[in-house]
Order: sequence, then structure tokens, then C-alpha cells
Amino acid sequence: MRTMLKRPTDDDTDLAGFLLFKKLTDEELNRLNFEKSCSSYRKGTIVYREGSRLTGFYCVTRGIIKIFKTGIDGKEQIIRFAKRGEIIAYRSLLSQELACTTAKVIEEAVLCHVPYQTLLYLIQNNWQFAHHMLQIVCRELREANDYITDIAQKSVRERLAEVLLLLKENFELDHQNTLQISLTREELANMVGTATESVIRLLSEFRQDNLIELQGRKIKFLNISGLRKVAGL
Amino acid sequence: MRTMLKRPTDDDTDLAGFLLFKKLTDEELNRLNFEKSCSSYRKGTIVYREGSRLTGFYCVTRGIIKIFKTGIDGKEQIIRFAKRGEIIAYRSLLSQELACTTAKVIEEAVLCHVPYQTLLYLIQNNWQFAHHMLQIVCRELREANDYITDIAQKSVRERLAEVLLLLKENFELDHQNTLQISLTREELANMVGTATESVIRLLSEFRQDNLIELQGRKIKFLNISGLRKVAGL
DNA sequence: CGAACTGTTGAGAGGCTTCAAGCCTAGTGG
DNA sequence: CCACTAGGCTTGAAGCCTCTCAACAGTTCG
Repeated sequence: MRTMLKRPTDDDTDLAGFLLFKKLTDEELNRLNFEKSCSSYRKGTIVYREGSRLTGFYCVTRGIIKIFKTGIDGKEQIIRFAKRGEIIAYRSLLSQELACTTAKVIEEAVLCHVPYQTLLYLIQNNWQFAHHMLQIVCRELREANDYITDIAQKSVRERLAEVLLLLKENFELDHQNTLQISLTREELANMVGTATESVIRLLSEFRQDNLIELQGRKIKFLNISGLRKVAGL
Repeated sequence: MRTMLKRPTDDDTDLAGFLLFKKLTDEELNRLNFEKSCSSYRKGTIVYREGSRLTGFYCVTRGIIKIFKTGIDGKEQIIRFAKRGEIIAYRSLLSQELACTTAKVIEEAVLCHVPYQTLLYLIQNNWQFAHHMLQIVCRELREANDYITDIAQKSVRERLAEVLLLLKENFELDHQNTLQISLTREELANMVGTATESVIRLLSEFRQDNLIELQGRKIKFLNISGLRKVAGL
């Protein structure tokens, strides 16, 4: 039998913790809470698909969502991962375009759907919200520009090292320096923009160089400054 | 003697034509016009440098500005070109970060500087302005994401063809199908993310395949659907 | 237990980069 | 006015990084 999908807890439906909503008035927060709808998503679920029309954006209150584009021959290009506290699908919504990415659950998640009308209401009534939103998009744009430069100029080896460090920043480590996100080799390849086999070979080399330790999908960091050097940072 | 720098004409200082400012009230427009300052920039001038703190954003009313990041060994990665009607430097300004790109004049330009305070004033007082701003950033973010996918998955040959088509869209052609922007081979390479020599060889191949015609930096399109096919579109 | 997916390793091919040398053009200074 | 220089452009050769193909082991799950 499939494991039961956990109901969203109170903690999962509370959006007050989101920095983005910090400056809302009580009235606005009430409206947001009234109009949002939260639900659980099983691992593997597609939240929305590239090319679809979106009805709102989502706040991630639990789990991890993979955001990717589908390129040549259906090969995925991973744009980013979203975790608790982050929002997804807002880009296409704001520019009123069809979704240009697909969002897939890779760790059992709870998402709160906020309708487009609510988003517009908040933008119209609370400039601090709009301003905060602008900052979020602008940061993501900088990251995208940085990534363009990396991918265009660095070798696959350098990029893989950098991606590992990036994951370390975003998902932290347990007490043994082990990365707390589980990705397939293919997913790593789709972040770096390379072939699965290349990732496998390079990870293996990093292990031989005592930079990391591997155990299935678990990656343990042994020498972070060494990795940083490989990444060219 | 160096040629004189043309004074900005009335046309060069008129921001009313910008879509971004369409929804401003008369009062807001007056304030904008009072607080902005326009001046001419000679070809080759650096408008702002990566790492510097910006005091405002710029509206391009004439000429062409190259926006690029400096990567490994000082190699440029061109992020985009801005022309009449577009704004630059707004990203770093809004996210309150240091500039992450450098902006260089590649065709004699007129820029209108709008102070940060004015930008904030507009965001606070006119939600339609803020909303429009959000749409601009979101569109640019989509383009960046698209480009990441291309650069990660396509060959240099495909990317070069795509870049040529992109330039065609953004800068149009004269009556003889000749591209109206003059770029060095190196700049083309820095857009595509490859070596200058590779661009030269591939352009030469495109010419042999009767896709384009070359005359110095002038590029004339002979077979656009052919190019599109090469680009994998 | 088999099917499907993931991970691993090897071999071969080829796209692209790098290095090097020479040509051409435009701008500079005598 | 012309030689000179610097920067851009072009071409060739060599080699490496990375991809693709292929085969197989390990794992998960119905």
C-alpha cells in the first residue's frame, strides 16, 4: 500500500513566516489566508507544466520542488530548486505569459496556492509588497546571469564543483557534512548541463581527490576549500 | 581632432515615449523630468562598472549599450544589448546590490539618469508603475532562463545561428536584409560563449551554405528559415 | 522474480579550444 | 602624405575535453 499523504499541519499553512508577507496589514493577511489554499503533494507530482496557463503562484511551506525547462530531445535543464519559504510560478504569472518551466515535487511537499487576483490586490494596495517582490525577481535574475557566465566559460569539472557548493549553501549539511538533498546523477547532470556519465566520472574523481565521499546519492563534503578551488572561486 | 559629441536633442530627453512611464500622472511625470538628467556618451565609454554602487538607473534614448559580465581571465560574457526605449542598471538598483555587470557604449548614446529616490517614489505612489517594472524584470528573467537552457544543451553552431536570429529580432534589418548593428567577431563570441576563432569559422561556413553574406562586420541574411533550422528552432 | 530505472565503466569519435602565424584595416604621428 | 603600429580578422594544426554508444551491475518496486 502506498504510504499515506500527510495532511498539511498548521505549521504548513502559515504564511506569516514568509519574509515576502512581512509588511502586510492584518486585513491583507486575512484576505491572503482566506483566499489561499494549501495541499500536500506526493513525490513525483507535477505542480504545473511548461506551456500551461497559471492561475496563481505557490508558496512552498514544506518539501522541495524542482523547476526545470525541457530542451532538446526532452532533456531537462534544471533552473533551480525551491524549498520552504520560497515561492514558485510567480514569474510567468507576473509577466502574463504561459509557464516557461515545469515544477515537479522531489520531496513530499506542501504548497499554498495564491490566486492571481490576490497577487494583484496585494501589488495594488501595498507598495512594500510590490517592492519586495521586485527584489526577489531581481535577485533571481542576477543568479541567472551569473549562471550564464559560468556555463558559457567554465569547464564541466568546474561547474560540477560549483553546483555542489551551491547545493551546500541552499540545503545545508547534517552533523557529518552530508548534503541533505538527494539527487540522481542525471539531475546533477541536468543542473550542470552535461551528460550523466560525465557527472559520474567527475564525482568519482572528486572522491579520489578526497574532496567528497559518496554513498549512493549521499554526498559528504571532505574538503570544501579544495572544491572551491576546483570550481575556480 | 575628435568628432564633436552631439548635444542631446529634445527627442533624446523625452521619456514620455517609454512604455514604462505610460501610466504616470502629470505630477509624477513632471517630477521624473525634473529629477532626471540626460547626457551624451561617446562610443567606448563605460557607463558603470561591475562591482560599483549605482545611484540610479538609466533610460536609453539613443544608441546601443552593451551589458556584460567579466568572467574567467577577464573574458566578457555579454548578457544583452540595450537600445532606445530600454532601461539599464535597474536590476542591481532594485535588489540593492553592487552592479553585477558592466555597461559600455558601443554606439554613440544618450542616456537619462533617474535617481534611486525617484524610482522609489514612483514605486510607492503608482502601483501600475511597480507592476510594469515587475513585468520587465520577469520577461528578462525568462529570457535568461531560456538562454541557460540553450547554452547548456546546444552546440556552438546552433547557438551562433540563434544569436544571429536574435540580433535580427532586436535590431532589424535594412532594405537589403543587412543587420543594423556592428559587432566584432569577439563580441559575437562573447554572446555565444565560445572562442573568437570558432565564430569566424562558423560564420564562414554559414556563408558557404548561402545562409548569410559577409562584408567586414556587416552581416546580410540570405536564408532565414535555413538559419532557423541550423539553430534548432 | 522480472521489469524498469539508476549507476558505472570503457572505447571511440568529434566538436571546440588553444596556439601560432600572417594578413588586413584604420588610426596615429612624424 | 606616408610609414608605422595596434587591433581585428583569418586560417592551419594539434590535442583535449566531453559526448555518445554500449554493455553490464545494482536497486527498487510491483
